[in-house]
Amino acid sequence: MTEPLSNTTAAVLGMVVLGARSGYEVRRGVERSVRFFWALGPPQIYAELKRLERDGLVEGRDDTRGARPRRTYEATAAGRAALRAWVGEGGPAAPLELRDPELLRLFFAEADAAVALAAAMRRRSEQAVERFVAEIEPAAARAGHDRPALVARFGRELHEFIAERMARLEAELARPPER
Amino acid sequence: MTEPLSNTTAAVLGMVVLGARSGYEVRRGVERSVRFFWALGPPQIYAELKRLERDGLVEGRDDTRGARPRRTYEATAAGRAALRAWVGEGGPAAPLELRDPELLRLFFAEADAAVALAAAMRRRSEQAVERFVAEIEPAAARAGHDRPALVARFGRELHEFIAERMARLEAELARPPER
DNA sequence: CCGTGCATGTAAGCAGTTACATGATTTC
DNA sequence: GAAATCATGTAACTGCTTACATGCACGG
Repeated sequence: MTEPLSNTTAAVLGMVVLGARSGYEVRRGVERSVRFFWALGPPQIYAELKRLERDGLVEGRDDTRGARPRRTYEATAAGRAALRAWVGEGGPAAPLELRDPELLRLFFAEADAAVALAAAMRRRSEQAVERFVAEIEPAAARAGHDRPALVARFGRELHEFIAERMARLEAELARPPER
Repeated sequence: MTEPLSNTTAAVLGMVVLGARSGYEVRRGVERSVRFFWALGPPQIYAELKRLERDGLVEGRDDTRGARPRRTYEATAAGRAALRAWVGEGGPAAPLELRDPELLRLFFAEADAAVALAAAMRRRSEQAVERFVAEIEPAAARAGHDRPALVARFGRELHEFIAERMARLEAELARPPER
């Protein structure tokens, strides 16, 4: 109700709903999952937690240890409802945004530089696949429901596709220019 | 030389090297090509053009018509060299960044909301494919060399892949949960 | 001439990133 | 008990986006 959540706000709220308790846990959780299609820096996370608490979507409790301040959170019923509402918002699909310096380089590359760029992009995606298999998919499998696992699988498959595509491009570019 | 170019600077310089003459032409060019993996707003474009001129990488000429100010640009030899140097920079591949609100929704979706999200993502990529075929690939084909065309083809194929993957996901999610 | 769309550019504000600061906890 | 690593958070800067302002060209 009230205002619909922003995507960034929803991401933080979502992590709390899925079980993250401190800002730090949200941060770790983001790093092993959501980060691949919605990046968030620490300051954003802490700022959103404050706002969420102010709006009653999460409940905070002081949990200072010694001299180190620490605050833990738990989602409220209102918070869970707001997250569901955000997921269900209708409207046209927001655009997917891609941002890739290497693709930009390739766009402007002269013929002789292109193969190396394709190879670099292939290697990059191969490493991403490894990271999905080793870290992200296992973490997703431990989540409460199975949408995180589906999204993680999609991420891996996307990078597999890119790696394969770039390998093909390397081959095309390496072949002596036909005609 | 001096400092290596930032990606955004290089994008604008690159468009000028490829033939864009006014800020407006850069803007249009970006919209039909680079925008799909490196978005740029108007203020950035105009700001970069000023900086590029100050640094001697493009040469500007006043071309005011009546009361409307207008400035046209042309790449200098130093500019073309700087672009080549930027393309050839070694170092580890910069990461690909993806940012997608719908994928974020899917991640946090409860079971009943998931199919609709997958369908929305499929349609979105289908439309992107149409746009690539109708606008972006033809424009890329008219560029000076053929790397733009390769990148455009990759963009189309990427969205074809996503559309197909989401169609499959819809089918999986619609099937009554097995076991 | 008058409206509609194209061309050209700017102001202001928020979101996001980089980098750091510091205390607890484990390891050797 | 010193060093390394984990945990927790913040300050300061910058880039980008949203939204607008305005003039010219051309069809009717």
